[in-house]
Amino acid sequence: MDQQCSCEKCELKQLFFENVTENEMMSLCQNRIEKSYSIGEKIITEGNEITQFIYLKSGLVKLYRHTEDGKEQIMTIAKPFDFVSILSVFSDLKYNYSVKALEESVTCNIPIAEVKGLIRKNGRFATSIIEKMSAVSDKVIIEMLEIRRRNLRGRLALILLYFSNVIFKSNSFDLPISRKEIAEYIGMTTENVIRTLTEFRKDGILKIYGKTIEITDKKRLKLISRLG
Amino acid sequence: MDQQCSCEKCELKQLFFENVTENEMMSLCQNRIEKSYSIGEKIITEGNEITQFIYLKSGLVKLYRHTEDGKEQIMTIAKPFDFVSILSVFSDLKYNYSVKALEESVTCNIPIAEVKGLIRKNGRFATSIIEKMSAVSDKVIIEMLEIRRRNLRGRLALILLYFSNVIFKSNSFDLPISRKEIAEYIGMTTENVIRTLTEFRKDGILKIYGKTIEITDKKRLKLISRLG
DNA sequence: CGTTAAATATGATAAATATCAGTTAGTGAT
DNA sequence: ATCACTAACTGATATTTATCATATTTAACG
Repeated sequence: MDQQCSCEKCELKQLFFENVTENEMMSLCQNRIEKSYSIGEKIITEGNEITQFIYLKSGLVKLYRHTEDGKEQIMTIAKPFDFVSILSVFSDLKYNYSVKALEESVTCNIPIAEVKGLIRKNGRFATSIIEKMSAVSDKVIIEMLEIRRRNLRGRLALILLYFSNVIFKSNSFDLPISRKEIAEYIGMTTENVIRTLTEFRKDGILKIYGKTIEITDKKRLKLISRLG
Repeated sequence: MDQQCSCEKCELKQLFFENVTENEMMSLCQNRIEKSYSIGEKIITEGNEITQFIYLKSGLVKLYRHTEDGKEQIMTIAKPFDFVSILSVFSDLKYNYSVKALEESVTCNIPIAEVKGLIRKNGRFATSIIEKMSAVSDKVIIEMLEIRRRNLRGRLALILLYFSNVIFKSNSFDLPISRKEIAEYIGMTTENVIRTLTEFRKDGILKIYGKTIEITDKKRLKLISRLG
């Protein structure tokens, strides 16, 4: 079996398919589909049947859901390696959340039945999936609790630091979401997101050029993010 | 092998150990320890090493964590079958949350290594664990999002309905947590929990006798819990 | 290119919520 | 029973946040 599997070269192989045999790898690889999404495109739609196990190869996405009163609520923002849309995928038949690309994104889709079969067959694979899921849920829950404890300034500081330190690893970056979406993410109104950004600007903590943010006083921003 | 395993009669067997062989069952059963906790006793302490896989056989517990400023934040309240302290248990070495008994509770403790081994060996068991974990994380996350969307009256209504409908299945019940703990759970101050309870009483929605709550106008309480 | 819609922005005001200060009731220990 | 301590409660006030109204800028599109 000299055939080459392109997953071998995939940087996510280590994360998800460690301890998978050659044969299993081939099978996964043959059945997988890679999909590209441009900004704003929907990757997962709430209510749709779960048929694929999807993870993010590159890009940035938001996980969100619709509330009864028609508003959107962002659950978390996911980057590759960090979150891979596995939440509730194994316990439900239909998605209870949607996923949309915030940047050009590439996903890898594997039939969910294939993954479930592999979990049954390969214990080490099962272990790795459990560990990953566990870590992801944890991250989301802690993130929510941390956001909740803070006032508006603290919340906004937190998310700006998240973008700066975790996502973009730079003090200067383009906001991947609108002010409205920030509001939906950290539970405040759009007006107050804008107002608080302006406050930060006036306080000399950051500079704003439309979507571009440059954090000029990170020490102070950290301070604001600390307590209530 | 005529020996009787007491887990055979356990009502949780179906949930966790379906598809487990006789031998595996025996091994699990021999290594397990059942522990009883009285009200207020700690079951899990944040920072401690994770050595046991613990699930709730009976009773009621709270999962909570300590914030840097010394306060407590309740993540969720768990009853048997509903949540079993598996969050992050597989990805971390140490607990990042604590668990305390709100009622007389009984847990079943199995060495975590044993469970991990079984996941590796038995694919159907692995599947069942993944499904359960997935559902639990989902529940907690949705619960948090639902709480967050509401104002204080809505939040309190939500938690009262949760106690009434889900936990105690009665319109009259003893609150298993203090006003302060309710506040820590739904993210408001103790004073406002008390005040809002009083408001509900004055509005004829419920009667209060210390810890005992009797919901007299559930329709209205539901209405309050609906929107922001 | 102009037209429309959406996003960003700002101010005034109302409403919600937290904080502070203090009272009362209950609980456990001795 | 008394003391100490905590939980439950109440009111006044300050602060935070949402709402509403409106202007401006930017993006979207035929």
